[in-house]
Amino acid sequence: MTGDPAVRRRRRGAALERAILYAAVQELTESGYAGLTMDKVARRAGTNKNAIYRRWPNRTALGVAAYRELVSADPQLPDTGDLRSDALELLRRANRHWASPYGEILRDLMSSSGGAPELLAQLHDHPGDEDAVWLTVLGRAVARGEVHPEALHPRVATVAVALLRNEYSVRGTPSTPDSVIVEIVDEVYLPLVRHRGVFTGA
Amino acid sequence: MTGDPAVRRRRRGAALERAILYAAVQELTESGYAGLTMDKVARRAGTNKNAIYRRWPNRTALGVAAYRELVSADPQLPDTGDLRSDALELLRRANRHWASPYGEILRDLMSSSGGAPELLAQLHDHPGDEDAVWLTVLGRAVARGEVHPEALHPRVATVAVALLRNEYSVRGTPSTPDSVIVEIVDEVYLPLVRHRGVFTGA
DNA sequence: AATTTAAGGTACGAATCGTACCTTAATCGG
DNA sequence: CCGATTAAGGTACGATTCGTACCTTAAATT
Repeated sequence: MTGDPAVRRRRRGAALERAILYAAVQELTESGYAGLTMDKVARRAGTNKNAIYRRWPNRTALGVAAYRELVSADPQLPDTGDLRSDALELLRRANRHWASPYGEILRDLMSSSGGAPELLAQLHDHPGDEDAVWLTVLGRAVARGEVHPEALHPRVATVAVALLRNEYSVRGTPSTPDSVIVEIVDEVYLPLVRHRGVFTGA
Repeated sequence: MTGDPAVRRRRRGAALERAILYAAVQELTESGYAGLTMDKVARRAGTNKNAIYRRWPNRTALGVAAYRELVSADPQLPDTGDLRSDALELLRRANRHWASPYGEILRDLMSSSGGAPELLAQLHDHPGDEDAVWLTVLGRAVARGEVHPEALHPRVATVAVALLRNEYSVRGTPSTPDSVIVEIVDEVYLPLVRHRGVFTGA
């Protein structure tokens, strides 16, 4: 590595990995995924591409790792005592993320992953997007007696966030108005969860 | 253009455009979108890249045009007299498409479009994927008295196909088992449309 | 006939990924 | 301590193809 030999030691192992990841995060933040190049990351980290490729198989994998450093799921679930309020809050969180600069990075990474499930699975940990939080919120509504237990089904619990994803990934809208959020919750999600269990006769 | 000058005339206008498009269709079919290059299309069409760029702004646009030549929506809507059967048939059609080689081309084109709404909108004319057909099928159920008129809402009508799209574009699954199709229809779509209109009290 | 337009032909810059190879510092093991 | 091993640092480059530029020429238009 360049620099004053008397001062600079070679970084090895985890220290170098952190430096690379940090550089990638900075490049991703400043230039988006399109602007993220292996050359620039290596240069910024003060290393060379060999060290990067020794750790991440390709550019996409590095991009995904950097994105995950940037984004963390919100640790606090809404718990208002009312399912509609919880659902709206969760969906608004997801929407804020999709509509943000991070959302654009997310879309680019989804594209770059070439539909690889292992990679895509790593891209949905952002606020309001995890299947698990939707199950939790719906589970609480069941516990409150607000919804019948039969409504607690993974596909039912996640229908709202699936519809929101549809807006961004399939329709390519750069942002989704709050009216659509309210519509998804009031026209689809709530009718579905509230009426399941009432009767399911054919 | 090369060839016997006494025999070959320059193609102009629509004739050349058709030749280019035909060449692109063949390349897309044989090599997928990844294998589709402007050089190969030009060579195959017996022209050069200038002629292509005079008509299509970039590779993606040409890919989309070729894909649309390949794929046509099924003109016959299912009309079994039973909403569940119609919905299953429609969703199975869409699923067959997503799971086919055409589905892979579709995914690649969706990726390449970079989320541009105008391009993405051109990619969803395949069997069972158009919003309009789902509205039609649901409309017929309303007319038969199978479902209340209040259920006739665009977001409700399209929830099933949105969930299917989610499987392919967000989760990256290469194919979706029929059990998932049945689940989407029986656990989400039918409960939703059947119970909307029963009562919508808060 | 002169002008304009588009087709056909050729060439190339640019960009960056991923790989190969070499040198050298640092760690490991005997 | 010393030799062997490993990973870091450095350099170079092949490969690929997109998109653009420029030139010639056939065909259409004025």
